[in-house]
Amino acid sequence: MSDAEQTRQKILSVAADEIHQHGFQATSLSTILSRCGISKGALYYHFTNKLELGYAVFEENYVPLLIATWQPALSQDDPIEGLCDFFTSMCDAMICSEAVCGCPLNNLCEEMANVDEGFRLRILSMQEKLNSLIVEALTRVQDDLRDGLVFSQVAYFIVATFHGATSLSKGSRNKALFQQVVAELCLYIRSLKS
Amino acid sequence: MSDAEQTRQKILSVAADEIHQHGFQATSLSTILSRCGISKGALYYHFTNKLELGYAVFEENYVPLLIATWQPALSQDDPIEGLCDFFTSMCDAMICSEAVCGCPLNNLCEEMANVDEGFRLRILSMQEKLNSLIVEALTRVQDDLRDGLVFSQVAYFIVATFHGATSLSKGSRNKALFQQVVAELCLYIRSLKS
DNA sequence: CTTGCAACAGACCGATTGGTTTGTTATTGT
DNA sequence: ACAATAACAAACCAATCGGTCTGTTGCAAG
Repeated sequence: MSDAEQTRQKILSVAADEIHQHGFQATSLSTILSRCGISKGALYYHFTNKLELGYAVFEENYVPLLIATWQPALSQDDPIEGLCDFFTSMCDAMICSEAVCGCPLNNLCEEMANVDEGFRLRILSMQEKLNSLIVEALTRVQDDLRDGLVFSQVAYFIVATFHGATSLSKGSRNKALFQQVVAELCLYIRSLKS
Repeated sequence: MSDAEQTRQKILSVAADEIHQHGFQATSLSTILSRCGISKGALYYHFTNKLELGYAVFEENYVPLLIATWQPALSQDDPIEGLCDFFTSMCDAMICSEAVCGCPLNNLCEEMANVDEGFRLRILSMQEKLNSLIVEALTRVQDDLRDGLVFSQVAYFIVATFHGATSLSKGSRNKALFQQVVAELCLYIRSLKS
């Protein structure tokens, strides 16, 4: 990797972390610069403005991360149990820099969907992608599931509840609440089986 | 109501709307001032700083609003059906100023829980209050419900899913998604009955 | 009639923001 | 050897932020 590409990646990863912790609008470019140990000239050489940097972080860091996070659970032989294991294990994985920062997708959705159209469309696209991944997994094992299920509806329900659980534990700083919601969510998911 | 109290209430209601639309940090005091048609001196006569204004909005506007929103549904003879009707009707009520702004509680939870301790504690308190309201309603009709239910866990699950649904529709600007999640949520809630 | 305070108005302030411009350095093709 | 360009450094800028300070106005008590 060239030196230039290396600094670009450094900027992206630091920005991704800052945005994850403080949100996009509250993220300061000067903080990113000092954490990277670079100057403003460097940043604006690689990115035209703050918004484009945000888009790049979303597309090049968050999207791959999210897919890499959900995909393995859904690819298991039994995606139902895969999801349950995944949710349960996410409880410990939600810590970033000693603080509960929640899901990057849900955070940006809450903060930026009504603020910037570029973000909204990217978030929407990711939500649909995530939904289709779940629908795909459910369809694959539909013979083991109850009749009459609307897979897309079930998928949105699962994601909504998961995001609601992360939000709840963010506000309370209480992982136990996350675990409770997840426990109930697993009961629901398993009830999908016939 | 005295003139002074009137301007105070005006500030509170405008601030509540601005915070609901743009979040606390992105809300500008000068915007509030111009919308109220008052000066900075007036605002700082009634509130010591922006944070205290935010707290006042939460306690004097959001908390009563939230309770007034949830209470009627839970006070019905059949709180299960009360909740279902409530969720279904909330789909249309979520619009503020032509935009989907979501639940004020969930919004502030996402934005401020990790930023300011004062907000976090107030949010936490409201979440617990909301949870206890639901638990209370479920307990009241527990004879009609399945055995083995953990009411507090169920209550947090319901709130989490509802907030997740609002978040989802915020990002997508698609009320249909909200309706889908709510439809599935109602299926879940009704399945609590024995 | 005047004194005093509640209830503001509005100029002002330092800090910080995202963004621009100019300058510098190392490398690379010619 | 020289010009050009990639890859930055760093000073600079206007705008905006939350917050303070000094006035001013109207009413109310003495």
